[in-house]
Amino acid sequence: MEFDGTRLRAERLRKLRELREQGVNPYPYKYTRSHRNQELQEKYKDLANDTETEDVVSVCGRVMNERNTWMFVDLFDESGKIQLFCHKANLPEDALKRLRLLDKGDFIGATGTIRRTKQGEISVKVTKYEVLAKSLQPLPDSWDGFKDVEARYRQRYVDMIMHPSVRENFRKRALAIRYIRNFLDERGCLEIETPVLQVEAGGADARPFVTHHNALDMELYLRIATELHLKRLIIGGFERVYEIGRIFRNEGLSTRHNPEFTMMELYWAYGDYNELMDLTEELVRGLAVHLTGSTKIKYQNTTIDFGQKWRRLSMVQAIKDATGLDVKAIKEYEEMRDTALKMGIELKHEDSRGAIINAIFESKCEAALIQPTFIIDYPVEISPLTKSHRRNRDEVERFEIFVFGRELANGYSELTDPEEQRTRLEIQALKKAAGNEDAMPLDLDFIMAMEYGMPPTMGIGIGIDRLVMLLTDSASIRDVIAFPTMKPLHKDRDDEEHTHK
RNA sequence: GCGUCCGUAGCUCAGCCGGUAGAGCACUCGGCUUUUAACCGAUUGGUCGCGUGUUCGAGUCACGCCGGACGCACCA
Repeated sequence: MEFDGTRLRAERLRKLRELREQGVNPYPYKYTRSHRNQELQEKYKDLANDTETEDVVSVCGRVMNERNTWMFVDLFDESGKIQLFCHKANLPEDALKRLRLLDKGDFIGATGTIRRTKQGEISVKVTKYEVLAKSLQPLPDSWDGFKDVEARYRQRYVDMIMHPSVRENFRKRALAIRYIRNFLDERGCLEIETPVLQVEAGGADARPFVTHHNALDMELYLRIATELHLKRLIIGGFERVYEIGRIFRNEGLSTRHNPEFTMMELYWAYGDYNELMDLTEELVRGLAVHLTGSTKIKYQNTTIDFGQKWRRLSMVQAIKDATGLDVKAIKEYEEMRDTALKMGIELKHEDSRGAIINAIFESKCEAALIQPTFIIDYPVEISPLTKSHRRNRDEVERFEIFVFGRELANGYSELTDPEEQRTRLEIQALKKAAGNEDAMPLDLDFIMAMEYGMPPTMGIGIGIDRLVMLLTDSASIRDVIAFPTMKPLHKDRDDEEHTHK
């Protein structure tokens, strides 16, 4: 990050100095405006061209453009643009000269009367103005824009200044999260926060981040899911609990993965996965309408319709539809393995029968699931926290939602039998001991909690970032995370500086 | 982690087979004044991501490193 030595910055520092020499505080404390810019655009939208009013207003915001040597100024606040008209007839001599000490990027406040120019631009005919913040850094050229993707992520604030649509994504993200909270709260759910720092990270198949607690002198893990604690709350007597919180998984980065992301997990007593599918469908459909005004959305030039009843399809049936293969007819593990290998699917040595079926599904079916689809009834081996299917012991009552070929949510009838839970987690622990870093640890306290008795419960996790991606037509998860994880620049130098301290 | 591509002025980009680093915009100065990227004129601005090598000579070629985009893998 370059902070000095540039001409453009030196020029702005000179202007800053001159402002101070003239007795102007370039960083004042407060400004009281009468209107937001967009309010004025709406209030005067019917004002005829080349018409003046007596209405006095005060506006403020960031200067983004200037024409005719500061006679016309484009001022942006969060709501939008208003043009300032700074004519010499209306401004005192010193204020007129001082315009030359302004730069694009400065914040100013201005007072004047409303007029509409011949060209139809609603403007404030400025009689006085004040500097609210002098900007020292030059903004990217507004015509060419700010296209360097890396720079846009590293300096997201500049990206937001230059592209109101970037801010719009984060506004929609905030609206989405608020909508989900309202939806759940209206149905008697309670949001309760669970620990981020954990002695063992469970509840999902993922590698955790490790950190260190100094006073206890012990390693702690950042959570990879909220599941096991939210279930303890169900056991504790809450009937409907959820948490919208940050999850951390120590995995690769991609357009669909950020090491920290936001997940909504909900646990609801006395319901099963059938009821949960209905509830989830209602939530997502309502959210789509709330954010976009329609159940039909455009994502990457594909129309996705959340409106009609979503298809529900078992994993076994999905595989049969896509490949003709009936995995249920294959009983022997070796035969299953050979079949998958012949289909060109890469398998790890320790893959179980269920994991192979899932691998076939992922490689042959997922990508084609464009419209919202519930894939239901997963193999038991890959679902250690899910209740066995009421009609089939090889499967569990689990669904995942797929949209645009991507997994959006994962829900199930929760396993509530403590002895079976212990057995399932012991198998996971064996896998972990055998070197599978993604396998779950044996959380004895969780099993103890379940032994006190856990009611039938339905539970779901929804990836908020991916949901917002869909609803904002964002190709990359970085477009819906304000400050995505980036490698630092000059890593070697930074390391050296730290070791010298 | 692997593969492909990318990194040149504040921004957006040229730069051919290796031969004195360029343009537009921005900035500064002057002129003009009811614009819609205002216009006219002049000036200014560079660690060519970093390093090593080849060469009389490297933005350009080779190798290594740093950072990024996309794809694959892992996963949500």
